[in-house]
Amino acid sequence: MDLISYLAAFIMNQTNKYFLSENNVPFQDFFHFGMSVDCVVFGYVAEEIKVLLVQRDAEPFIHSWALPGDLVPMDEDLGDSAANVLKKLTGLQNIFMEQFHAFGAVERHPAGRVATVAYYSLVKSDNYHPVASSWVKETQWFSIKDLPELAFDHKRILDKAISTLKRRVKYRPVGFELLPLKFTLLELQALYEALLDLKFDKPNFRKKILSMDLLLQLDEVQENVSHRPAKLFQFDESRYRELRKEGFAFDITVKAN
Amino acid sequence: MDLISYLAAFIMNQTNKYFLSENNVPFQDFFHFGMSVDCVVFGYVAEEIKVLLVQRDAEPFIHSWALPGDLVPMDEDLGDSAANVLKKLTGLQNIFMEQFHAFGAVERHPAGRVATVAYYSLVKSDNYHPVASSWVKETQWFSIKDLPELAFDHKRILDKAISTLKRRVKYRPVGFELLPLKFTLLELQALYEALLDLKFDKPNFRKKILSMDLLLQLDEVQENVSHRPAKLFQFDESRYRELRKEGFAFDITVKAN
DNA sequence: AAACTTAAAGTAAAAAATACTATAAGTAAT
DNA sequence: ATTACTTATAGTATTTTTTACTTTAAGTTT
Repeated sequence: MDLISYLAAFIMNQTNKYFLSENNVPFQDFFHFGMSVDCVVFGYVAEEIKVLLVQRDAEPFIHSWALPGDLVPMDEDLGDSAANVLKKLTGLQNIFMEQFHAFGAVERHPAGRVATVAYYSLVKSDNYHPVASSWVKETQWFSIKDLPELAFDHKRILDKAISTLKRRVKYRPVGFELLPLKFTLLELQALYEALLDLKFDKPNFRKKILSMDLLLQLDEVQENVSHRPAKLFQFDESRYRELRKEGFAFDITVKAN
Repeated sequence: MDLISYLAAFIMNQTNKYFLSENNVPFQDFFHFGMSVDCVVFGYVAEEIKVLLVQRDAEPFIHSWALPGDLVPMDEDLGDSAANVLKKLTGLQNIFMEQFHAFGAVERHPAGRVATVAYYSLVKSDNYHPVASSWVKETQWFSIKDLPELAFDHKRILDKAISTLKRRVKYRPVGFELLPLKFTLLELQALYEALLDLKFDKPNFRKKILSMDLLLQLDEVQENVSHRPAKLFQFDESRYRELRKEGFAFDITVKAN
């Protein structure tokens, strides 16, 4: 055993406050994980579901596309860290993020043992304009049907995010978060068709969604369209919260065409 | 700066392979997390939903009840670790576990920065008989309606597990994993009533579940009951997989009584 | 003014869910 | 053995919801 290893072991043992584990591994030997957070930000542009990716300008995987994410500082809560990282790398803030899975394979990060916790969020993409900063060279929205190679195990993370989204979208009114504040019923239908990869009957979709009593009909109509303009609607968040208390379960399922 | 601190810093820097972060924090300074896994094992005994807890026989929180869980060794995958920990502490093995949430508040563990990934599973409790070992003094099934004080933030973790279970049970046929292999329709109904805190109409529940074509009727009936014995059924796993491919969505919702 | 496009309302038929009632098949008590 | 009792299981009429369409409305473009 060389001097440096010896000293390292000595120092570790000084901080070994509580107990030794089963096989006499010093307690501190469990404390060499890095933690990271990765953010899957979904948007909806031109009738397609998009995801926000960043191009790395640092090793490892320099120049590769990746999910916005980074190591978590030792003094930061996990959820806070997700918001901070997204802001640092892309400038986006005030975005509601929901955790969906942790990934912790031993070899998933080349620089050491890093477990990552992944978050997803849905944004109205015309309200948010990402700008690359920190170690990010560029940001870009990619269609989830046409993705580049991704760094680390980010392909797996993104796949899990997509399947989670597709499952949840059926039973929670999350779709509205992707649309602009004011939308037509046909836009809503097109979004759900893109999300679920299905086609619905127009009159029936319309009837179903209106019967839920979740939409506020505005005194406005579409403009600059070359046909009869459609009425504009808005999602009624407070009404939804009320209905939920009464046991209402959102369900968008209509038989596909 | 004393000698030990100096040497510690020197050693850390030797392992600083890749880069320095934004604010010149050495890379290795991000690598002092501990990771743990915690298991929420649900069972169903005497018409009640139960959870398996262990009594700690080690600091911190010695003598407290807790979820079975422990620190993850540096060379073990997260999912493997959950299975190994459960086996080490309670002897239970070959249990399907599903991750549901990671918890990473800065102060959640008194011995250092520990993020935990929580898993839940549903077991046929008469097939599994937990036995305390390692630092566990005792194991016990507790009704989720009558829980003791729990160590760490395990109350929060368990609450999250319960709400996740109650949500999922409506749309996935997970309930069957709690029942014995062979069960009557009334037992199934009682289970769902316990899970969802509702009462269903017997003939209608029966009709609904049978119309799904997910149950295999056996050539057996109940024994040792002092009334007309009910037929026994079995969940048809392979049939469920087939139906899912065709887009079938399990939904147990029947109007409550 | 006619042709065209999409919006939106309506409607008949089918299917599913609900609220019951009736009957069957066993055990236990008389 | 008969009767009472318990739970299982089948059945059914009514209501509600979903589906597959058709019709009408309201605008734009030629």
